[in-house]
Amino acid sequence: MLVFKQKEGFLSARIVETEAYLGSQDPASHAYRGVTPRNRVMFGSPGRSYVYFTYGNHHCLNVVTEEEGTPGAVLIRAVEPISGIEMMTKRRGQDKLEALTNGPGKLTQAFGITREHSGIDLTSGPFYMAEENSKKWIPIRATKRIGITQAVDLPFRFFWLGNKFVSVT
DNA sequence: TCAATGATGGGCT
DNA sequence: GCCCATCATTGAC
Repeated sequence: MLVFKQKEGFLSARIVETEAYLGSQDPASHAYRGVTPRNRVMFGSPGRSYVYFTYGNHHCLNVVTEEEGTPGAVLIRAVEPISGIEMMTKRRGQDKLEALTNGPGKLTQAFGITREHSGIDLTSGPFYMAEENSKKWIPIRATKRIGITQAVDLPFRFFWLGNKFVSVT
């Protein structure tokens, strides 16, 4: 679960689609060519957010995964809204539930996540991730990553097959 | 339903 | 100066 307690309201959502990015072995990764001011949190301690601005319009949220000194992150590609749907709808200018957070740029807009939220420890609040209290396990499928031009064949895109909105292709 | 396209601005070669 | 881990809109079918 992705959770963000804000003064405007309590937001939470189930993470249903992700993509993994490595470091020096992955040409599609921001960390491929070494440390820069933008990507430096990817080289830091795990469990922190890495948020970047792209295409002149959008922010994308990642979680740093590897131990300090080794770059690696997981891009959050889609979530299913649980709480704070009214706030998400307002921010997105979009009232179709399926279109609220079914893309990496959409979910950051719905949650109000920007570069200011990069480098934050996600293991404690108010901006954090938590395990869902669910009894039911539904499998995950891996496919090729999308929206990239390098290393296009690595099967690092992961879907939760119980999701309602994102089609597995 | 799907492919093509313009908007838009920061990051890096 | 070119690239880009995107989105909403447009127009063809």
